[in-house]
Amino acid sequence: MVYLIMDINVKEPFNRDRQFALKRQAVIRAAGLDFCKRGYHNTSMTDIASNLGLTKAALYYYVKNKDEVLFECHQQAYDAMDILLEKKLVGKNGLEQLGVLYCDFVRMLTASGISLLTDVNSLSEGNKIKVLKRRGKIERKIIKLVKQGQSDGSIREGDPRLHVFFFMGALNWLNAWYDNSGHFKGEDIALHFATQMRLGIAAA
Amino acid sequence: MVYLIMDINVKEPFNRDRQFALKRQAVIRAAGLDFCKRGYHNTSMTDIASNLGLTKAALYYYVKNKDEVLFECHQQAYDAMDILLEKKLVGKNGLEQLGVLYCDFVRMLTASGISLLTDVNSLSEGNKIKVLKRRGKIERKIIKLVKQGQSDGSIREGDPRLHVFFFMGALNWLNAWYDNSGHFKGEDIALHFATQMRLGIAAA
DNA sequence: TATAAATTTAACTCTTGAGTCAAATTTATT
DNA sequence: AATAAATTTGACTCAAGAGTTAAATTTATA
Repeated sequence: MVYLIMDINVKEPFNRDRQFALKRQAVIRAAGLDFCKRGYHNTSMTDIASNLGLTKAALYYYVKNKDEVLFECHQQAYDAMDILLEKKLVGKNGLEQLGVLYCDFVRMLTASGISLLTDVNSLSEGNKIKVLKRRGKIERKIIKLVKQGQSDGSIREGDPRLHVFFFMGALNWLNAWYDNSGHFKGEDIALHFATQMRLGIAAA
Repeated sequence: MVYLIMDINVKEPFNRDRQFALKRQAVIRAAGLDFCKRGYHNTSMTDIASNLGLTKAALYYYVKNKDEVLFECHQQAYDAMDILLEKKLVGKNGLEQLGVLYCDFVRMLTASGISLLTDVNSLSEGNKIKVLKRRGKIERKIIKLVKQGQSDGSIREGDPRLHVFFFMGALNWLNAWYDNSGHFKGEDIALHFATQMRLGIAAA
């Protein structure tokens, strides 16, 4: 059972399309949590619906098919990451920028209910390509940051891609074990992980 | 298409049971690679069989069902990890021991054809419990090593579990992107990752 | 060459879950 | 109160893939 946050407390006049879009996003976020917890193929559309307190038919009122749901889950995550990537930090070296970014990533993943799904192979061919392209774009931006840090002397030498693959693994693995109601608080993980990430690549 | 290494070059007299067991292990390792590449649910038993140059019927000559295959994949990985965990390194501090272990883990995963699968939720309830228990045992041993390092002053303070979750993420993520015939050589990754892991938790 | 093991062929059963649909009903907006 | 949107009900189709089987055939061992 998931409670959806809707237009409550919003002064503006009702906008049906907006209302619809909001609920749709909420539906997809909830589905993302299900996929994360049990896996895409172990979660039926009926499961998703009933976790939302809905019927399968009602679920299909918001989405075209299951593939679209998985695709939109990925989009949500990458949208959120893109926003964090845009934050320009002037006067900071590569390592510092990366540290802030990484911390923000963990905060976002633990707080927003957005999941960073790894099951790309379950997507239809077309959507898979789109998702991999987008992931690649983000990855390249992060690699660029690492290179920048190597130029300004804040990050030690070594293949920048391997630097990145290493700490992005921690991020992907996070979704597998992190539990909202568990022992670890999101903010603590964010600080801890950012530190460990920084120390792993910092110049001597 | 996967080529199986069998009893070739073995002098000892033929042992049918042994031969059978060897092929069975090879079959499971190959299935593990398939699961890793395309995901458990996106790989049919027919796929596995035909990648081995076999028929579905022949595959079922070696395994009981698909659940057993996935379970045995996990077992293979944990068997290999257990062996590496047994290696006793006298005269080394916690950090050094962990560094060697981690390096060995990466070597094993890139060289042996054994995959560290993450799809635990697709297992039957009984096998899932067994796998999680075993994973927990291994995790606890690694956490113990970290604590030891904190006691002997080689590893910095901080929640040992978070220390471990971080760098074990890199290990799990490895299987998602590593490609035998790709640009990165297993040994290079092993050295790089072990260094990054060590620096992330080393005492100042 | 005799024998047992390994594998093929090809057809079959069963279950699960995605996706559809139309008519009825409830809920919210104006 | 009138209207349109949101949701339910319940039954339905369809495809994919797991797992089975028995008889025939190939392959290796001794």
